Formats: sequence, C-alpha cells, structure tokens
Amino acid sequence: MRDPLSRTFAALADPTRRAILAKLSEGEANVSELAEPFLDDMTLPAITKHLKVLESAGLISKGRKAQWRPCQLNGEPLREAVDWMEQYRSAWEDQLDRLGAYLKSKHKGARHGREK
Amino acid sequence: MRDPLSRTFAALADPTRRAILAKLSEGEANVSELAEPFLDDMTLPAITKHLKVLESAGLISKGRKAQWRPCQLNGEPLREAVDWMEQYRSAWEDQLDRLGAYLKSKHKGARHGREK
DNA sequence: CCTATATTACACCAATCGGTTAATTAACGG
DNA sequence: CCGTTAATTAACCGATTGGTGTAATATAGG
Repeated sequence: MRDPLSRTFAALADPTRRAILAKLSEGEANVSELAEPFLDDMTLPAITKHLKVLESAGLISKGRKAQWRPCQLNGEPLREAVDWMEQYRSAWEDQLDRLGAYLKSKHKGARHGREK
Repeated sequence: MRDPLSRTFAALADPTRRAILAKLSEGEANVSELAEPFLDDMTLPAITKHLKVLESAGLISKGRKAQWRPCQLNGEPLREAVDWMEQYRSAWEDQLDRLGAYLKSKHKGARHGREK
C-alpha cells in the first residue's frame, strides 16, 4: 500500500475522478447522480470503482440514506497535496521567472548570466 | 495518451519522483546525482524511467553537458496542477470548516457561526 | 585507439489500473 | 411478498506501471 500523498495524486490523475470531485465541490451527490454525465462512456461499476479510489484516498466519504450513498467532498487530502506543492513554489516560480526573462532576452538579444 | 493534467498528477503519484523534484528545487542536477539517494533501493535504469515520466509530464527538462544530462525543474505543470486545485479551494475549505466545527461541537456542544 | 564514466535502450516480469458483463445485495413502496 | 431502484461484488481482460538485468551508446581523456 502506498503513502497517502501518492494515493491522493494517483486519485487525481484521472479526468473522470477529477470531474467527480468538481461536481462534489458543488455539494453532496449520490452515486447515480455522479455517474450520470459519464454513462455514455462507461458503465456504473466503473464509476463505483472510481469512487472507491477516491474514497480510499480519503478524498470523499460515502454516507447512506436508504438505498442511496450520498457522497461528500473531503478537503483534507487536497490541502495536503497543495501543501506539498507550495513547499517548492518559490523554486518553480524562480524557474518560471528565468524562463520569462529568457524569452524576453531572445527578443532583445540581451545577456543573461546564470552561474552556480 | 492522457491529458496534461492527468500526466502531471500521475507523475507526482510516486514518492521517488516527488523526491527527485524536491531535489531539483534546490537546483540543477544530473542523472547520477539524482539517483544516488535511491541506489540502495533500485537500479539506475529505474531512475532513468522515473525521469522519463517526469520529463514527458513536462515537469523537468534535460540538457546535455558532455556525458551528463543536467536536469532542471520545470514549473509550469506544477502551477497548472495547483490552479486546478485552487479552483475548488473554497468548497473544500468549507468542508474542512464544517468538520472543524463538528469536532468542536462534540467537545463543547457549542454553537459556532461561519457563513460566507 | 582504448578505456572509463554517464546514461539509455531492450526485453522481460509481476502487479496495478480502468474497463467490461453478469450476478448479488439492500432498501423502498405498492 | 414482489417488483423496482441503487449500488456493489466478482471474475475477467488488455494496457500500463515499476521494477529487473544486460547490452548498447556517447563522450572525455590518456
């Protein structure tokens, strides 16, 4: 079994699952409601599986109301994923800055030192 | 082939690859430098493969300096990944707030307003 | 040219992933 | 009790993943 962060990212690495999360960000929804937009492309068990991935990554939690399973967004893992990224934000922003500078210098023929 | 966002998240869904990115956030490094911390656990070709995943997700780019391939962090996909998450930040923060409130109320049975 | 170093390519393997169909469970409502 | 609706389980399949070992390639330098 993988570490939580890996599971979170793995769960996010699928457009269907991201769309499900997007939908859930608007509020609770049960399985068939979540499945509906995808039923042209895949069957219900496929959705069940996706939900299981999301659930075991802790990104959603399922309740039960009669025969329905109302699903709910679970923010914590998302926060941790963003936290991991933010940790390196300055580094990759520097890189983006250098890229921007470089692209600029290509226009002007300017010099751009970069030693280390 | 998958969409860029999925590729980014998939690339992040592995602790080795995240560690490589973390290292690169401190500056350029060539393949063997990046591999060194992992050589107890896996071989060099495994690292090459991880780098290829990162590269084809656009997260790093490889240069060439003699027989070395200096790797460099590439911020753009990370920014896009964070952007995707931020899009739903308010939704999952609301959820975290409700969770916090709930946990609080379990202790105090107190009321706690928090509306947008 | 020869050799050492750095890195990649190739062929293979087991495990996981994303999907299917068919059967099953669970709960409601007449 | 029966039929319907909601959702899951199970068995299966092909493709991808993450690793291996071995061979090949590229470059520097004597």
